[in-house]
Amino acid sequence: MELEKVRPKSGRAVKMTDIARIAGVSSSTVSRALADHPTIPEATRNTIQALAREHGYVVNRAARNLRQSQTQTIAVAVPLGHEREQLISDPFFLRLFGHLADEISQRRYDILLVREPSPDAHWLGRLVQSQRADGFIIVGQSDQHQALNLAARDYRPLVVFGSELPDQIYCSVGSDNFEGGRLATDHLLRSGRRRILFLGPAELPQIDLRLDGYRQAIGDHGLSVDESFVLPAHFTGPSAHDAVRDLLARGVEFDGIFAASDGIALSAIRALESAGKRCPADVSVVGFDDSDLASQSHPALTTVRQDFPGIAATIVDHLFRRLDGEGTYSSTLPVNLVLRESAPDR
Amino acid sequence: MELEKVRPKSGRAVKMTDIARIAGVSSSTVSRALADHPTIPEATRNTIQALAREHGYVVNRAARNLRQSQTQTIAVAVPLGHEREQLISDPFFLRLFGHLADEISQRRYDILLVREPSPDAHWLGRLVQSQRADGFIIVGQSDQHQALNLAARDYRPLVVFGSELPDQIYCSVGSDNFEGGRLATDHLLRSGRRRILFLGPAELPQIDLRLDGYRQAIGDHGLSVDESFVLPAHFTGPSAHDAVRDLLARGVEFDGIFAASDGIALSAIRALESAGKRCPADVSVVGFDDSDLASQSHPALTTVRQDFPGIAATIVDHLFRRLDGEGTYSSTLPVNLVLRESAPDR
DNA sequence: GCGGTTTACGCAATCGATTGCGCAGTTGTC
DNA sequence: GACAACTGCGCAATCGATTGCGTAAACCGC
Repeated sequence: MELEKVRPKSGRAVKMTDIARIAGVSSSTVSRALADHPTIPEATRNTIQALAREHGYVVNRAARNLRQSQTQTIAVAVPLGHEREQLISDPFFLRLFGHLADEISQRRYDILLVREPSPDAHWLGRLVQSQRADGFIIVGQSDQHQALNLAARDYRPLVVFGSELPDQIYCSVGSDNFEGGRLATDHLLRSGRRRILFLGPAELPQIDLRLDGYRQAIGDHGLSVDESFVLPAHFTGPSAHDAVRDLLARGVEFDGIFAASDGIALSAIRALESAGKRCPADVSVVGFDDSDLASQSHPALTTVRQDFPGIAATIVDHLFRRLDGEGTYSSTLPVNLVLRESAPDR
Repeated sequence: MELEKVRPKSGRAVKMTDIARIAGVSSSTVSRALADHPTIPEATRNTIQALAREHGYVVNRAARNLRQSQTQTIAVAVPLGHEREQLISDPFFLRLFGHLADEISQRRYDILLVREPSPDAHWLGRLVQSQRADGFIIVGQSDQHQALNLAARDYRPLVVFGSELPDQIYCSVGSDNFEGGRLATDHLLRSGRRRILFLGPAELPQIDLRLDGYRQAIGDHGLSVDESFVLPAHFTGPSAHDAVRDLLARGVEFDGIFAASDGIALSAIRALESAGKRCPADVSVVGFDDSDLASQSHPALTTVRQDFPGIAATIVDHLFRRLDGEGTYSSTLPVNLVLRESAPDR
């Protein structure tokens, strides 16, 4: 009964001119009254607002967006460059996305999630041009470095989740991946481990930095890196498990693993256990992220914690500063090592 | 250098009339050429499309949305009725959202995430009227039943994640919560447990159905429900932990717990352990959802698995059928019990 | 070579709200 | 009482693409 007003019998949606007619004013006045424009006296404003509420009138956002060239919407864009699978339901992405969404919606903006299945050099330019959002957050720096640089040349409200890379001109926010890798490896070394594997997709910029930190720590301890201990592994799928299994089958000796994610770490531990090795008795393992799994798994995972809420808050803060016309520099946020059972202190 | 074309020196975005002028045709022709309209001969079409590509032209979506009254966008809306916290970063919601987003983006639609911080009876009507999306998925049936019914009276492309309730006129999709509760409780009873707690927020419709299943199973075994064993607990926070702790402190005896979520189950297990009880030796525990945590926790959680990909696929399928003008009935998807350590078979 | 059909494309209205400018009418000042 | 300033509000242009209708040119058959 109440809703009848929202969609009158005609089936036609109530629009601004309808309210104007009923109120006996022009649509300009209605527009200004609803926007709390000060040139409309309070009495008129209240009357019109009451009328609009009563008739269930809501501003047509498509029309407003067109006229104002802005949308009160922030887009989170995901290029699916090398990952052919469905990236959106990936837990890591979702965790970051959740915090981003919280931050954005607190600022009363809506969130548009856009997935680009076939990114080329111009996908971001196209997206930006389409006027679907006022600002953009890109998750998936990976192989998009050039496309990002291209788009950032003349488009400002754009922030990228990722590492700061040498020749980048866009604004990025991410964890201190180098220090994370260094911390993790240093911890393993200090606890007496000497033959430490690196497991992860080093072709991704953020992961490559973790690998750099791994190398640094090993060097700092006066050791040298055995390149055959640097193993490629994907975040999902069996590659990490298989890599460890194969190594054990070949009789290679090692006593520590630094994995580029908690998921990879858990896969590795499972591979160790099926080969009869114990973690941490025989092999200590350190993960990365401090995902929900890390504290619940068995053994609980020693891991490098990324500050997701902080990262999301920083990304969104930078983005809104850029919307206000400010410039912002890339940020690198600190990480810290969370000690649990899989790589105890000693 | 390439991107110069995307935003010409003037700073003004390329628009359709620009392409039209360059191509020596009218904007109508450009519009139709880009839309692969058959009345435009292939040669002209190709020329115009090439020109558009070369100049980095992209259709302004705000203008198109206004003219066509459609947006190629599905909104996922979250009313934050009783939960004052930030619901979006909640893992349960994100998991469902991820699968929804995968399904929607596969259909080449964008996803708009809208959070309504202060839902009243008309929030959905307002949202629908605002023309920001072509269809709506509502997550958070909880205390919104009346608002949903109100909106569904005359708005069709709307699907709700939740249970089928007695007087509902909207289309909902959800798990068979009743059967889940029955299965979980029946399993505990069959394995010899007799004094079984229910832990969960029974004020939510979906949870209340799980409680009904719990009662049914107990009745089926010829026992009667001890109402003091039905305990309120929230999904987050310490309420589940505290409830179990208090019960143990009062010396109440029990040997089984059916928790309305995996998170609640894990809280309960932690409370048991800090009181010196063992799970499953002293108390068997069954959770709900089969979240990522369930298989990794220690002890691994016996739980009722909800088919998230299936739920998401069904929701989106129903929604698109409704967009095509079809009617759809509410769906209830099967659940199944996953046996792990926290409540073994015997 | 002529009527009729088809082809190719342009004109102008339209979607619905926003906003610069300007006009009445009122108030204020000396 | 004359002129200026201000108040309250409407006119009409505008945002940029889409689309129904119309028309000129090309084409066809006989």
